[in-house]
Amino acid sequence: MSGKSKGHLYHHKDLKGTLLRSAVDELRQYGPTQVSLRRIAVRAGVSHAAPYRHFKSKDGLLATLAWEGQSLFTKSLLQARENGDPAPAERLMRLGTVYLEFARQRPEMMELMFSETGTRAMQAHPPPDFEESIGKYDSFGVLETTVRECQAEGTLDPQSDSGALAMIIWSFVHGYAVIRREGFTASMGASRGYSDQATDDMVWSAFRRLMLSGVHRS
Amino acid sequence: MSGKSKGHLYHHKDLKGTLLRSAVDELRQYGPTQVSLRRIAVRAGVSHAAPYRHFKSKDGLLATLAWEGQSLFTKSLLQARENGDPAPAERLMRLGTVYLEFARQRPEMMELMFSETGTRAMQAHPPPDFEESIGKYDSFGVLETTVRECQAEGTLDPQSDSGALAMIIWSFVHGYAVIRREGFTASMGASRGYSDQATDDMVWSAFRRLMLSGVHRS
DNA sequence: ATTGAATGTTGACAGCGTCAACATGAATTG
DNA sequence: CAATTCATGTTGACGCTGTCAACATTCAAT
Repeated sequence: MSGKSKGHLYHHKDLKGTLLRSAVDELRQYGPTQVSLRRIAVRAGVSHAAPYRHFKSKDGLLATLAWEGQSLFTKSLLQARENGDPAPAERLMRLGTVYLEFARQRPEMMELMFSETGTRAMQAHPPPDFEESIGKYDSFGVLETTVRECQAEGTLDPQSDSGALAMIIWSFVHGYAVIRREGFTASMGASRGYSDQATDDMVWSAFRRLMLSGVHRS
Repeated sequence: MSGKSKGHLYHHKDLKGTLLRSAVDELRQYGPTQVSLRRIAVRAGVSHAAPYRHFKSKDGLLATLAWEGQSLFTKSLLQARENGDPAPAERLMRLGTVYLEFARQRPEMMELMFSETGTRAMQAHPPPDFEESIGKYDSFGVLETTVRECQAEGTLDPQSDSGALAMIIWSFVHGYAVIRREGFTASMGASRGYSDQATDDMVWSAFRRLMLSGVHRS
């Protein structure tokens, strides 16, 4: 096989998938705001307008990718939850682990999913099966369920609203991710020497202590 | 005075300021990712290339605006802190109030300052007086100082690292702001009925309880 | 074999950020 | 006061972008 012969220029075998994969590369290289649809097409080896046979627009393509990420993320969370059916507190920890793992292995996906670009695209282009199977994309729901289980067990403060607690965790995790992404330079005192692995551990353990401490109170 | 006569086309009195003000309008209307420099120029009543006499690039203009926001925000925080020299815990509460107020009164500024677009622009174009007066832009530093005071007083857990606690608060606040901005639709269960004033209060008070509860532990 | 739909290409359009060349007006000279 | 210089505006161009219409090619069904 001396180099895959180009063959038929028309009817690329799986252009849709190829385009999505090219988009991932593009995202990794340029980030959500600087993505170029034409470059994605070039990457996939097709002409600049070819994507329009498979996606309604650039935003449509990005939305497809972002929703795919949400689905994958949710699936990972659910999977971690039910593996060996551990205690609620342990489940909660596992969700955190899954988040970190996902962010490490697919940083561009994560960034897209929670970027302004990504969230706007998703709102404008919901997936076709959104109505019938919302659970498939409801990563927050998984967290909230687990929080409720922890409250029942007594690991988390039962007096607090489960939704509120889940939002606090969710907010913290994503807010911290943003901070980390920025390299912590922008506003909050650049040269303080933060922002390495040790800091992550410190912040994370402090947050853990905080969440759990609520139980023993009043 | 029958309509302000256009007068001298050249040598606009304060074009730089006018452009920045136009940029705010543009931001309010289109958001950080969709801002157009040419439209900003049109808004200001000048030709499309005029901004380049006052800013190095589009990013430069946005960076100027974002840094101005940081400075204003930091100033507000400092001001709230020292008004009447209240107890540390009260100071911390006031910082929260200032944040909410700032976000309410200048949403487009806030969004720019913490958007991907804004933070990148800021990193690429630091303000001229950044070296000599970092404190002017160090809003996070204000928070951390206050946290340390609270720890000394016993309002916050003295055993935790002050930087870690500050980051937790910071992360939560900004993460929650992002969630609110999205309308809470994207991934986390759209139709759950959250995301109104009542939710804000609930989440905020739960977070408060959490932070303060750490003190009485162990 | 012919037709029709699916899927690719090409060329065009307006809008974008940016830069070079030019115009104008105000301040600084003699 | 006249000439010059410089800051600051305009105009036109460039290559890039997303998008669409028109055309080409291949596959599937009649």
